[in-house]
Amino acid sequence: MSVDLELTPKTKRLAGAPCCEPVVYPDIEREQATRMAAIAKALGDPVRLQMVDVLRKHAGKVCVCELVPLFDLTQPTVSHHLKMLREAGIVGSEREGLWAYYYVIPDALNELSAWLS
Amino acid sequence: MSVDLELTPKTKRLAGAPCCEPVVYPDIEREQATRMAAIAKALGDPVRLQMVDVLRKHAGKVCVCELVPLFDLTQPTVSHHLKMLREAGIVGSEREGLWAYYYVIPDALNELSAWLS
DNA sequence: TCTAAGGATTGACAATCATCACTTCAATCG
DNA sequence: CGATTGAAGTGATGATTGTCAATCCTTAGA
Repeated sequence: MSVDLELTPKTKRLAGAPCCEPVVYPDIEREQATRMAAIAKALGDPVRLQMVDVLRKHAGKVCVCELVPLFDLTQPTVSHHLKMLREAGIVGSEREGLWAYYYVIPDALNELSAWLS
Repeated sequence: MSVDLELTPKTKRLAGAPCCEPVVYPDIEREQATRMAAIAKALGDPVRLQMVDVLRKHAGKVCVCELVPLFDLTQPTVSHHLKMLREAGIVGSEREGLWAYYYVIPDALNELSAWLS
């Protein structure tokens, strides 16, 4: 990417002299980091990560009522986690009559995935 | 993986009948999910994600004193974030005289990276 | 030995989070 | 319509987090 910091090699130096060359940080990265960190944060809970895992393995939509018994949590708590995933843009939901179905948004994890590898 | 839940297709059903087939959750996944979620959680802050980014781009060790001016944070706060990354097993550190150098642990992100793609 | 510098630790504080019991809402069935 | 059901919303609460100021520790220069 556009960052290419000149890291000054450490050498013995005079007392009183500043430790390092000040390094400018490019704000461009910052936005990308914020985006990816938001995704990572949403995945930073075992329950939510498992939810995404289940949803991904099922390639279709999964009913909330099938998700709830998978976890040792109350329905409102499951709903809360799904909301966080929704707000992070990782999953989407659809209502169908009495039931709500969740599914993984295909490209939501791409940016983070690419950065990681 | 070993999970292959039988998701019962939703159909209209009698009132009073349970909504879904109960689904058993394999505990095997749980440990992996916990491990990966811990990594994701550590990356779930823009500052830490950028730190890892900088460290990765420099393939060698980077001095803390060079990291500090990159972020608009005090030195203790930077130290705190580095500690979290260390505890997550994402980075390691070495002391060399007065300076502390941090580096990314090569395979730390592999599991999460593989799961994401 | 005294002093300064890099870095970690501690304590404090506001903000966020995970969870639950309770409630509300919307849709379906009888 | 009235009752029921799946799911979301609402406090409330205890735990965790991000941040800073102040302190401590270790190493190195004078």
